[in-house]
Amino acid sequence: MVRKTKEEAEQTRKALVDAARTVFHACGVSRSSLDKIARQAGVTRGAVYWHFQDKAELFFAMREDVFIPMIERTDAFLYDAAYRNPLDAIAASISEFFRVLDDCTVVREVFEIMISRCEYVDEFASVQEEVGRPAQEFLEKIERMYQKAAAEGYLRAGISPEAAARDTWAFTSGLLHLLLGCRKDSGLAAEIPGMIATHMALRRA
Amino acid sequence: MVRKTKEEAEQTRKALVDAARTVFHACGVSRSSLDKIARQAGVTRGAVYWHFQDKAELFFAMREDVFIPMIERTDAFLYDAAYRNPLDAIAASISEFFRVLDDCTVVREVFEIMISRCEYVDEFASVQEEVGRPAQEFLEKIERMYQKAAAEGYLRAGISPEAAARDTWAFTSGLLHLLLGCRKDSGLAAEIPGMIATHMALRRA
DNA sequence: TTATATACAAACATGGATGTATGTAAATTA
DNA sequence: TAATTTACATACATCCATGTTTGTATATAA
Repeated sequence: MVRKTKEEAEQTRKALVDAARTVFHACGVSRSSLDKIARQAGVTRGAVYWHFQDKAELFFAMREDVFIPMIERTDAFLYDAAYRNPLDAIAASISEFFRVLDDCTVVREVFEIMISRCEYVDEFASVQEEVGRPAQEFLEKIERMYQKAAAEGYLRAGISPEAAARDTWAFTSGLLHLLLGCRKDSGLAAEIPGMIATHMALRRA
Repeated sequence: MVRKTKEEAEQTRKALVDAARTVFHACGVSRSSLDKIARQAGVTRGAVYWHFQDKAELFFAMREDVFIPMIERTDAFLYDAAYRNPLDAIAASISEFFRVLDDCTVVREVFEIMISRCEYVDEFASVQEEVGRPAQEFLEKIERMYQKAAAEGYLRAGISPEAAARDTWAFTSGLLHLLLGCRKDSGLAAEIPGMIATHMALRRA
């Protein structure tokens, strides 16, 4: 069997993205040869070069598959009208982020690859910007939420919405890196809900 | 000139570590061939293999050169008896960390390499643990300081020393990654002192 | 039904990186 | 001062990854 139907071809493409994730995670991006990835997917390099221009394009495909849905999911909580108090929405959004990270292997692998198995130089330097943008947007989103919280009297006196947002921004980023950066981290994952609660409690009126 | 005096040899070693840092920072660790590094240092690969077993050993040497002094410097502030309030010592220690990071190019380059230009797999998987340990120790140190602060009535009511420590831990880690992770970060560096002050103010009694 | 484009596999060519082995002139040591 | 290390430079052998080219059976279009 050489020529495949369109569906089968699309299936091959997905198998390649899956294989790339697995191999990237096990070997690191630079040591993941296209041959390794192709074998993992049960095809040859020919298939890789047919569907993607090079390793970088495969990487980008893998990344987008989980990044965009992740942002949509967390945003849904952030903007959920069910939360009267914007601080609750912020807490829920962050909690959801780490919940998905905890019980979705695919997502966790992609984040682990991006945090500790990829070198951000040359073709991949742009990835850093693509990661930096959502982070910056997250800051702006929660800043607006904190402003709303302040206007409605939910925010503790003495702290500005901007300052609160930046503190939460750093907190979230740090939590992500501490969680995924060091393997076998003595059960940090279990502490996360409590840490988020504590963090938010500090800024409640 | 072939055979060098002991001093000159030690100078060559240092030149190699410096060159490694420069090349690692520019090309990423995996794309930094030992030939590139040797040329940058003005020698050949022969010198590299004389002084180091392989690239990993070079990497470790580069890292230790800045890591140990950094910990000593920040610890000095943390344990400085001049601070009556332990919260001030914590703030000073963190401030010092980012101050050094800001005006010492060598230190900043090493941290940037470790954060975004190295893949933590195989030989480098251990690096992750070596980085994780100081982070864990930092958590324990500030936890003790927060306990002291609580005992002396400096800590805001309603937050436990453990929870305060973990929040500060995540904050510091996040700040580091946000600062070094995304290049041209619209002057985040300038905001850091204010962010630290805000962060600490949230937990003062 | 035939022609053509598709979805790969297989073969080819190239270059770069690693590790090791060997050479060697000067610094040290005896 | 002769013998021996030292601190490299140079040469060699091997492997692996990449990109490209060619081949080909089959799905699809005309």
